[in-house]
Amino acid sequence: MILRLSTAFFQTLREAPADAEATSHRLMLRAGLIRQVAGGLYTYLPLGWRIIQKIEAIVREEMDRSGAQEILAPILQPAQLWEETGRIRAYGPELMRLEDRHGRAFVLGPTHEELFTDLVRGVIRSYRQLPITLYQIQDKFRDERRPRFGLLRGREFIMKDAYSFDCDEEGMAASYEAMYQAYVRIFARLGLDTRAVEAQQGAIGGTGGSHEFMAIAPIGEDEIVYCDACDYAANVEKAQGVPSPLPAASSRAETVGQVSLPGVIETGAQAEALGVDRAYVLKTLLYEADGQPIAAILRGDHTLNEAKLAAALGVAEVTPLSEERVRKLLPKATHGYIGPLGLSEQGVGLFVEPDVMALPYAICGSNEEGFLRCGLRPHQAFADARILDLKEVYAGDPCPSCGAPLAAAHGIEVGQVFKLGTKYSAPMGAVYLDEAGQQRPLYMGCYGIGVSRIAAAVVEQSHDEDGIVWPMAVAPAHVHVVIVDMQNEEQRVMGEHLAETLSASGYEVIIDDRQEHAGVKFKDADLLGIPLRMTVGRKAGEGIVELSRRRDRKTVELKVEEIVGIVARLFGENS
RNA sequence: CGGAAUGUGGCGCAGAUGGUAGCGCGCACGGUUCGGGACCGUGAGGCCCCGGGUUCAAGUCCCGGCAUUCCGACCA
Repeated sequence: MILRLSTAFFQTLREAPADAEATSHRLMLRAGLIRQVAGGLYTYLPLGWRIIQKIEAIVREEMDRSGAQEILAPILQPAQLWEETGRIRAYGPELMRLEDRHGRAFVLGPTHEELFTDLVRGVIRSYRQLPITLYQIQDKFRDERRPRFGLLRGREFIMKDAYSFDCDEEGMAASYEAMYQAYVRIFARLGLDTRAVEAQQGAIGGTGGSHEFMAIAPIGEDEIVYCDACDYAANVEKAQGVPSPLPAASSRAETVGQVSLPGVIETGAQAEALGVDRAYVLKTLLYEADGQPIAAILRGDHTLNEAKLAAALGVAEVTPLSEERVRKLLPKATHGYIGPLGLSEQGVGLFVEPDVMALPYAICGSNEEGFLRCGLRPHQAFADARILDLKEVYAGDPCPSCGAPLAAAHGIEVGQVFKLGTKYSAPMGAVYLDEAGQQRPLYMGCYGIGVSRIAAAVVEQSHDEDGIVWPMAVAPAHVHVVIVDMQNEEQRVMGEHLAETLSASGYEVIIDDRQEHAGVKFKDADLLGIPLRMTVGRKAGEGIVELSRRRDRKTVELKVEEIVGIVARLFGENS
């Protein structure tokens, strides 16, 4: 393959558009790989599309190797399928909905569990046909509340999604393991620094367990904690809290009664004013889950993790209770003085963090402006409440599996695998007959990889001040031949010859045959980040070209005849 | 969804008190250059986001939309 820049649909930008913030977004725009169409929507230009295809090829190879079979389903799906599982409501506002001319409801698939389950239930009859794993690589739609960071969070994006179907839990676990291993191979081949972490099941659901594959990068929107002493690693949305030590209390917290503390709203300030440890001042957070008011109760020194609360309740998300509803519920309370007492009588579900139950007594809001209540006995007050691990886990907290301090990092979620169990097969009636002739629901798993996001994640992990540094595996080409002076016949001929030779040997070549100054060509080459650059310049007459490696700028002069051998060697090193 | 900022040639920006739009880069043509974003000259290119309004006159002031971006959406 030879791509000529003189005729390519290709343009670099000297300056990135002012509203591009993320490094990968800026560099991909500047390098002429993508163009924005609207918020969260991008067109992949020829070189950008090559990158996507490289990623897809690796994903496809490893999927096929694992035994999965590729299909292609429609993006547009009848909403009715989503009614069957109830996800039409549960998925929330991120689901793109639309109607056809007859007023029939459709959705643009953000994921395809229903579609694939529907497909398989129409085909699979017997355990003899199982197990089976199907996948596709296709556009997905999510009506993001805030698309951002270029390809990292778009409204339309490319995803590989796979679904496994097994007879039972053990089969499902084996399919899951096979996919997990395929993912490990995929991210290794892509050259991404990735870490698998325990994850929340979220809107996809299921109960069997889930792992996310996180590309480590500061811009990552997910926070993970991991243990260097053992192999524990989890998204903070999932990270298990361990009991915190009990700080020394004061009699102030123990003595039953009201205390007036007007204008002190925050638990830290309240604790200080009362001379007690902050742990003893409870925070009562009012939320709404599926329209129902609920209260989360934590120690003052702890932070609520909303994702844990939502997961425990089995809803997609929880939102803070609106001010109007709070006023209706607790007319006399204001900001800072909300407490748990009397809430359950009003139908508010109470969810209490275990560390709260460990407190012998505590201080909480009185539900009346300006007053706190002291001497609350959690084990009595919350006798009927649900006890839930709700607190945020931070770097330095003890590892739940070995106790060593946890480390934290930001990650870009590039893949996730789920054990779904019968979450979709049961409501949708996807069943098979076992050896005994018994009808049983299929056990499913689902497995996603964010193909377009990976391109951006690679750039986030691999760039310098001059531009992108593509790993060989996903680079839009292997070698970038720069003809320094197009007026010079010798250089032109040699450049063309080189490109032909390399291409004939199976390498993908970009040749810069534009009528541009050397400086422009070098700058563009750096920006574009092809792993190997071959410069045909003033020594062309002596049969010498210059080979330089983008990654470390290491440069050597070579005789033309040596080129193919050297490239082969460097290619083997996965430059 | 809440808050904020910004919308002026392809990109980056400037356009005090309202007076009919400019700079740099890019683009086209000519010439000189030719190994790290060259130089000189000439030129093309703008519904100033959209819709109302005020005014003799609106890029500029007022109202309403739309779009893009950023921050937030744990201390109730």
